[in-house]
Amino acid sequence: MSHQKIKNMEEFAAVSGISRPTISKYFNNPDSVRASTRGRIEAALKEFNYRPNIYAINQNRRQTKNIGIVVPYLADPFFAEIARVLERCCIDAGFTPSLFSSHGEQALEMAALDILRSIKPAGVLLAPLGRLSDKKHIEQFCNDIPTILFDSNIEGIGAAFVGSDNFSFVSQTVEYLNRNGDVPCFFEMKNPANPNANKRRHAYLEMMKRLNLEPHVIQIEGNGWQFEEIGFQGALKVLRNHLLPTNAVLCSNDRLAIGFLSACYELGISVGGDKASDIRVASHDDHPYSRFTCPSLTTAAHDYAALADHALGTLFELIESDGEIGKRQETLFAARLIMRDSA
Amino acid sequence: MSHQKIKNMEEFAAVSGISRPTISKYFNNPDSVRASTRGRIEAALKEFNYRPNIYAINQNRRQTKNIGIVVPYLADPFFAEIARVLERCCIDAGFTPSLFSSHGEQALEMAALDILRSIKPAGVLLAPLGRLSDKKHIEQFCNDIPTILFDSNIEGIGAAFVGSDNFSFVSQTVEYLNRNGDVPCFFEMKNPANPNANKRRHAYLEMMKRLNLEPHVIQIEGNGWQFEEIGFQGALKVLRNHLLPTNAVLCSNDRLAIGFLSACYELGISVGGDKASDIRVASHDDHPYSRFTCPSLTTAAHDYAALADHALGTLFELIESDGEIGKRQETLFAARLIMRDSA
DNA sequence: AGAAATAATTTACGCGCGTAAATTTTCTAT
DNA sequence: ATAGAAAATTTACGCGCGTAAATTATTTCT
Repeated sequence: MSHQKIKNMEEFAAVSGISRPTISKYFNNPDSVRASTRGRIEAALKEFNYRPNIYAINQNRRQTKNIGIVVPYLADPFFAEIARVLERCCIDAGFTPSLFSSHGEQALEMAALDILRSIKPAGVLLAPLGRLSDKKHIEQFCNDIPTILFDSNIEGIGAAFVGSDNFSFVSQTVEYLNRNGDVPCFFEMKNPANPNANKRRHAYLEMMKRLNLEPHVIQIEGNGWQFEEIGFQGALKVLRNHLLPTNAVLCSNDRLAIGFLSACYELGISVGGDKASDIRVASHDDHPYSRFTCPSLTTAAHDYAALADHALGTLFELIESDGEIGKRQETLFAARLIMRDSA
Repeated sequence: MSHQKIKNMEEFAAVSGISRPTISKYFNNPDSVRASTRGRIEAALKEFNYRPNIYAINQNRRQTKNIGIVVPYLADPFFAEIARVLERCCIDAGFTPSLFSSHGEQALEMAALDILRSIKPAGVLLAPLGRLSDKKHIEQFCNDIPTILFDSNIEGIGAAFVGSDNFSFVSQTVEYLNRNGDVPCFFEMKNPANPNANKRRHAYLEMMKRLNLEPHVIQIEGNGWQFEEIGFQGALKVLRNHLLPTNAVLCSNDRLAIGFLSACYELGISVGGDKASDIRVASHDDHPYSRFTCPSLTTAAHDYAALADHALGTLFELIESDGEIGKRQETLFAARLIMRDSA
């Protein structure tokens, strides 16, 4: 085990019998030194357990090996899950991820970007708040640091965007609901924080047009990121006042749907795809809990892995090409319909 | 706005007309310089938008201003919420939090600690995985870096522990269930990851003894952190085979309860505190979604704010006293019973 | 006003490492 | 064995800042 305490690379070079520049080279890229020296270094490393000072490294390197990840609301399991996948990919690629949550607040999103700036990351994956974002601030950030937006797009900002094909999500759920029963109406927040919500509404309207059906959009009040509560209160109001034009409801996202189902239960309204039930409910995102709602929720699932893969792949390209990636690309991933009991 | 690009503190000293050591002093503590000079510095700061290089700072300072936060599973909204509160407190105290999730894996917990080591944080708040933790590894870490454990205790490791008074949680729910109906049986995982689970079982047994009632512990199979799924499958098996000795169920935690309720729904078993319902279900943690289960879940709530406050308060003491805090203290916070519809 | 206390400046060194250039050693291929 | 290529070593400088000591300027107080 560890004999003495190694203070710096100089000392480690001494005890390992290798020159400091070679040690430095090794830590930059183990494959850049001869196999025999690599072996000697790693043997000494085992014995003395030395790790280079990360602050000294990053002060002198042109580029750090840090990657920033910013999500709008980490207490939302959807973002927790995507963050998990992204972190893993970063580590596997030899980078060090730093995770930040904006917690739904503009000030915190800006604070996260400021901290990231000071960390001088090689690149950043940013899922903006959306409507609440300070777009100027984000744009400035993107000008200085290679950044890829994900989940929530801001036109023209960032080197690329990777997100969901909202039309794919909505078209499948609308088609499914329509095929198996009543014409679906669309349940959403009046002032959604996230631009995907607007895209989903448009997709709904477009699909209804294509199917030659009359669209019904129900917009409920509420602000912030407590979507379940907002969906719950909104649903209570809609259901109590019999404002539902049809017996099929398509929620903009699963968290609203969780609230909606809770309200149905409270009011004794039965939900399900079978004939005996009062209404059918479907939604989008395949939220981790959508399997366990009562009844389980029919929804459209994201391809987390594909999204993470592509976002990080693009970011690595961007980093390696030193910011010259050409035209800003927008990549959208299709949904997978998950049929469960609620519709 | 910014005239030229300031490269370092030297240049900033030049343009602001103040010597570099004084500037350095200012950034270390703005109150340590005369009000007039502070004014001049801040004026120049506004004009030139200079920020000191964080890597150079941390290389030379004895202590960084970083605080590490490690949670076992960030996709669990309970930990996401506590992390949110902790992050906020750190920022308010002038520290920079770094958030890590072990994602339920020992290897990742160790990796997080290794990265934290390289960041040389002033202190760390660690919620260990529990059973899956490498206790030796954690102990070594705690020896080198001021660390306070929270949520999940490991005897004797870390400078202090801050967590929940599991007896307070369980005694209230047991008492409530017993008062309003059938004797409660205890529903839990056979091999829980978290030591709180064991404490809760013991608290249940102790309470039943005090009330002079016969205890019933139902232990279900399952590993990992997919508690809802584990609870769901376990409940299906228990309910289908009529293994429930009484009509009142106390789940070890809300995530298991979410699965349990989902299974009840699927099997057409009605849950609720009213006479008409088949069984009553209660649980612990006041999970963010426990309001929206069907029916809403009666549970025992944590005091997030108190826990975060006390944990960080203790950590700051520890940091300021340079690790000399005296005897290892364990602080437990009581629960607040939340009565809803499930029992 | 002058003495004492406080604050800012000047000067200088060190932190731990990246990195470049010149040189020497080791390996590979003929 | 020997030339040529590849890798390692030696030497040296710089990164941006913390910090200490000695000096000078400014403020505060009697």
